[in-house]
Amino acid sequence: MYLAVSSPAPGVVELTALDADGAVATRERIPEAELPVRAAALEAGHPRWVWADTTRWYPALLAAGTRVERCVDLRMCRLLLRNAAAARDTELARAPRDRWDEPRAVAAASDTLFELDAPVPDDDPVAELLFQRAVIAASATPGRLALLTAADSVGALVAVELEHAGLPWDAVRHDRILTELLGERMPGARPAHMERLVGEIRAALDDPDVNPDSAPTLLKSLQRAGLRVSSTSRWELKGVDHPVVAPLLAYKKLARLYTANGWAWLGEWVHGGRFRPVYVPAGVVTGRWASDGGGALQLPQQVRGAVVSDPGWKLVVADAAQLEPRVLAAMSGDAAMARAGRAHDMYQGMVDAGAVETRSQAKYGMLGAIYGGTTGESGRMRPRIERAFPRAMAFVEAAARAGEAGDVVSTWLGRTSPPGRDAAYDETRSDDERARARSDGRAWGRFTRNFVVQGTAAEWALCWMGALRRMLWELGGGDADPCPLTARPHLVFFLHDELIVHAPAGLADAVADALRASAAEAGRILFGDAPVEFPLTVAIVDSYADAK
DNA sequence: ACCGTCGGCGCC
DNA sequence: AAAGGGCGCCGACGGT
Repeated sequence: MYLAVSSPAPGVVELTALDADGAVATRERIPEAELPVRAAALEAGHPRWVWADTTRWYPALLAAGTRVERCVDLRMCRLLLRNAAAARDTELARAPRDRWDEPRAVAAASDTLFELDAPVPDDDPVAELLFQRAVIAASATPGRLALLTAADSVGALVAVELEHAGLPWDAVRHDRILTELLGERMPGARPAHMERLVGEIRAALDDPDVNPDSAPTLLKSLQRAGLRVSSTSRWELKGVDHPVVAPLLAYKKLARLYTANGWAWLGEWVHGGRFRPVYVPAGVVTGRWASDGGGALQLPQQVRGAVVSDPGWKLVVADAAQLEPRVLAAMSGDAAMARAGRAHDMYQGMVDAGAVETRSQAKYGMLGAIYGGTTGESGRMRPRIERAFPRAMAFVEAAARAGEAGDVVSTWLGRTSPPGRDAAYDETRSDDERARARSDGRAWGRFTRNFVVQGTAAEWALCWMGALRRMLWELGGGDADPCPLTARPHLVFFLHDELIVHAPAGLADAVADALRASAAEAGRILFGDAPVEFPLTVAIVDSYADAK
């Protein structure tokens, strides 16, 4: 049932099997070097592995060829339970913070001061597991919190598997893309096309020394040349008629590519035909993933042509269409919005329902509702969205008001927003301070408004991944087949509402079906029979660039 | 030399 | 056209 793993001393692993009631069935200690081999045999019994940190244990198991079906990541679960409003009346709320509340300690590799200290044995994972189970059972929403802890834990498994597999990356194609867009690499200087643009910028500004990478000096130079701008940002420059604008915007575009995903990035992050970024599951307050190195979640369109499947394999790229509006429709129980979502393109569905005239109005209107936009097109659409989808709007408005009042809000499964700052606004004295306090309050309201939708969308994505991961394993032969994870169809990329599976060409169609089936399953897991659909755009391609 | 912050921009 | 949510990363820059 449960199989807890910890390290009571360096090089030693303690394995504790629990039965369904949480009673200890067996306990033994083995050398850590033997764990990968033992794990393969233990996994045959389909235990739920229990460990402090998935990143501490799972990489070595995967490297040895053992894929794990399920786990509890105790530290992730402690964090979300500690913050959860639904667990406010449990023992956890009264318990002082302890080491389970601390972020995972990273190895202090070269720090001799710490090496002199006696190594600290792991805290007992069995006690913490039983504690967390009791907290969930005593909470206001045990079913939802149990689901959320399971979802976060499966996300932790997927993140390690993504890093293990890596995203197939063709360094030669990447180099070709860079050379075509940026020009030849120049030792000690910018690439050729960028250098040429710098020349044009300097000529247009009549300023032979200006460095377009330095915003302050560039701004002064622009103003000296007569441009009425208050920043050097793209959207402000776009509205100005001056010969410097075109080369400067072109330069900015190339400079971004050069510094963020240029040759230096390629050399640092792509090895052996794979891009291996570092994912941080639930690294964002809303429960979204973050990344820590490699910039996996900001991979620009320009370089996606370098993502290429292996010979005989395909990339199956799936994108959830208008995920956040659909999640909002489901959470708020807005039947009219759910009906608009019957269309594969929900925004077109809103046009067809007569809520707005154009697709673009629908899109900006919905984004405004979810983000709290008040100006521009999204602000203008607000009354019409409100009339067409009153329950959805009331739902996000309530979240915004809660934030403004200093209350916390929670996602569908119960992830809870951080507390707002003390709302001692009335005691502030000057008009300026009161105005700033009001503005801060509204900003926090926009945050809580978005939190409930973005966070629930992240939960949907976790359920999608979890269900898909199981289906992919079965497609690859299931437990009966001893072949490792990366010899089967397997996940290679995750981007909030988008997944990429690397699959043998002959299984690509089946993978596409699995992606759709798992999306439907995610909807059922979260929202039961609510009439909200989660359609995908799926493409079977050789290169990521061909997916859209 | 190092560190934190900021402007700017990539992604959703 | 717009400017409202969440991030990470880069170079520049101002502080120590």
